[in-house]
Amino acid sequence: MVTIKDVARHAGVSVTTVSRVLNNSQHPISPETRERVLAAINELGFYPNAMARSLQLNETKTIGLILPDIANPYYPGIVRGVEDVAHEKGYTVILCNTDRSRERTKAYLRVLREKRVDGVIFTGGGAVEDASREHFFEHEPLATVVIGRHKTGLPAVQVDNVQAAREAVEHLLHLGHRRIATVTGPAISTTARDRLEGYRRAMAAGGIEIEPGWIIEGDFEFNSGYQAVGRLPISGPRNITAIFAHNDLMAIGVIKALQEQGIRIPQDVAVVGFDNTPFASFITPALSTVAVPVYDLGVTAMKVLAELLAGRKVPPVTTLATHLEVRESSILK
Amino acid sequence: MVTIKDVARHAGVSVTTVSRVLNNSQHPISPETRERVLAAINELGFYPNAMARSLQLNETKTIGLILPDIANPYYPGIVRGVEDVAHEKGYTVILCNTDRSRERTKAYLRVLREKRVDGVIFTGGGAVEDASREHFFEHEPLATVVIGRHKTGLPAVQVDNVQAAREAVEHLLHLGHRRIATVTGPAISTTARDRLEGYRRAMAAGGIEIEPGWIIEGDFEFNSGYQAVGRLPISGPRNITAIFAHNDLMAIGVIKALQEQGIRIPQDVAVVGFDNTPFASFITPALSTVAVPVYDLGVTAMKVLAELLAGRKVPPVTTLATHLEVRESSILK
DNA sequence: CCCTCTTCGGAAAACGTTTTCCTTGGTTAT
DNA sequence: ATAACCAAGGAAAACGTTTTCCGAAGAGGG
Repeated sequence: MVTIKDVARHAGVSVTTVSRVLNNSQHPISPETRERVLAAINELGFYPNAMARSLQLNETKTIGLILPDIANPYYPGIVRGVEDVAHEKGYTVILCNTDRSRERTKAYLRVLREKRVDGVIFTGGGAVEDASREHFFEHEPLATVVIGRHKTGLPAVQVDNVQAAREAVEHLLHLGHRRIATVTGPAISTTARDRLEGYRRAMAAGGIEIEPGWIIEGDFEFNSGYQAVGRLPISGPRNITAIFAHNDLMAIGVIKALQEQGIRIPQDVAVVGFDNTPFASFITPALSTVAVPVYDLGVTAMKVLAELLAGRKVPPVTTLATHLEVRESSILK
Repeated sequence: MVTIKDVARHAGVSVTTVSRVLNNSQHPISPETRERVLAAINELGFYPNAMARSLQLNETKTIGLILPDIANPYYPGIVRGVEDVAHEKGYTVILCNTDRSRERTKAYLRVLREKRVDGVIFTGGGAVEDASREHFFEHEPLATVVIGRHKTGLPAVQVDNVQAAREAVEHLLHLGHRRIATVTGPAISTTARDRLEGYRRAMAAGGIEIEPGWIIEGDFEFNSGYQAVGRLPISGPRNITAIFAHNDLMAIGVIKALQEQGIRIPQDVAVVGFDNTPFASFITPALSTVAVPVYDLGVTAMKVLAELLAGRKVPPVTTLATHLEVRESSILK
C-alpha cells in the first residue's frame, strides 16, 4: 500500500505538506508545491488510510443501521432513505440484521462500538428494550436515533400508528361497514398495540361494540394473514364485511385466502392493509393501505442523527404524516 | 474513551499483557493476572479500538457490498445471504447503493478503498464494466467477487440465465403455446441478453419462427411490463397466447394490465416471470417464475470472498441451479 | 539597518493497538 | 553447583495519519 510518506518522498516534500493539501488546510501552500503533491498522489494511486485518519480525528464517518430483517419488504425503503442522506453527508452505513434476536443485537452493538461508529440508527423490535438499555445507558453513550415508537428516551422518528389505524377503520365505517375484523401484529410489538388501539377507538367512536372473534393475532407475516381468514366468521348470519390488517403482508395473505374461497373483494369483504409496501398496488385487487413514508423515515432519521453528531439539539420525537391510500380493495359497496 | 492503557493501569499490568489476554495469545499468562485484566476490562467497560487494531494488523474485517438498489426486491435476499455468512465469519458489511450510476459507483469504490475494506462483493449493472475496470485493474488489486455474469475476469457467482430462460419457454411450449412473446430487460444488461438468448433457443428448438412484435424491450420495472401489454397483439387473429417476462416485477405489470382488459390468466394468456421474488406467490393468480436462489447467491459470494481473503484458490465461476416454480399463471390450457 | 510580519515548509508527538525482543526468576538435568 | 531452559511479564517500535510548534526567508515600515 502506498502511504503518505511515499507521496511525500515522490513529491520531494514532507508528510506535513501532503497532509495539508489532502485536507485543504488553512495553512498556505504554494501553487507549485500543491501541484507537485497532487501529481504524486495521482501517479502513485494513493488513497489516504481512513483508519489512521480516524484514529487521529476520533471520528469514522461511519454509522450502524440496526434492523430486524432487510428481507422484510418494510425495511428496504428505510435503508435506502438512510443511505441516501448518509452518502450525501459523507457517511458510510454498516448494515446489521438482528432477526430480533437479543444475542445478535448485542453482538452487533459490540462490533459497532469497537469499530467506533459515529452513531447508530435503530429500528424494529422489542429487542431495543433490553439489549439497548444497557448498551445505550450503562456504557458510554452512543449517538442513537430510533425509528418507531419506543419509550427509550432516545430521539425518535415515528409515525402516529394510533391515529393512522383509526383513520383506516373510519374509512371502512364511512363505507357503511359495521362488522369489521382486524388481524394484528404480535402482542409484544408496540406498533401492533398502537394499531389495535386505533381500531378500538374508531369502533368506539362509531358506536360499535367489538365482538369476540373479530380480533385475530398475527405476526406480520403473509402466512398469519392467510390463516387468520379461517378463524374469522366470513359467512353465515354473524359474518364480518371488512378486515383491517396491521400490515400489507398479512393483508395480502387475507386476500389470497378470501379469493381461494371464492369471496369477492371488495363486494363481499373489503380489505385494508398498512405500510403501502411496493406490491400493494401491484396485486389485484389493488390494496387499500395506510401509506407509511418509509423512505422519509429513513431520510429523517439520518438527518436527525447528523444533527446530533454535529452537536446540535434535536427534537425528542419527530412524527411523520401517514395518509390512507384508497385502492380497489375497499371501494363503495 | 477508555483505552488499553487505562485497563493496564487499572489492572496493574502492562499494555502488552492486556493485549495478550485480549487476543488469547500463545504467550503464557498466569491465571490470576488474566483474571485481573478481565475484571478491569469489565469494570471500565472497555471496547478495544478496532481502528487502531486494523492499522496494525492491516485488515479491517469489513467488506463492501455494491448493488444498484436495495429497494429493488431482487436484492434484499442477496444482501441477507451475504450478511449472514459475513456475520458468522466475523465480517461487517458496508452497503452501497449505486443506482447504476457511474459516478456513485466510483465514489463508493474510493471510500471503500480509503476505509481499507478487506474485499468487496459487486453485483448488478453494466457499471461494473467501466467503473470497475480501472479500479480493479489499474490500481492495486482489491479482493472482489462478482454476482451475476460478467466477463471481468474476477471470480463470479452466477446463475445460467440462458438455460433457465430456455426452460421457462420450453415449459410454455409443452403446454401447447406456440405464439409466445417476451418482455426483456434493457439491452445493455448481460442478464437480459442471456434471457433473451434462452428464449430464442427454445423457440428455435421448437421450430417456431419468432414474429416481429413479439419482443418488447422493458427495463426491469413494473411499469414497463404494464405498458408492454399495450404494444403486444393480445387479441385478433395473430394474437399471442403466452408472455415470458424477464423478471417478476414486469410480469406482475403484465398481469395487472391483462386483468384490466378482462383477459383471463392463464386461460387466455399464460404468464411466466423470472426471479421468484417474494410476492410472486402472493398475487392472484400466483405467478409461475424461474426461481433464482438469491439468498444462496449471497451466501456463496461471501463464502468465495472469505476463501479469497484466506489466501486460498477459488473457482473462477460458480454456477448455481435455478428451477422453474410452476404456479397458477401457467397451467395446462 | 533593524524590527516585525507573512508565507511557506518541516520535525515530532499523538491517536490505540500488536508484536518483537528483553529481562527476571525459578526449575530441571547434569 | 552450574548450565540450560521455561514461565511470566514489560519496553518500545511500528502501523499511517493530523496537528502543534518552530524556523527560514523575504517583504515592508520606520
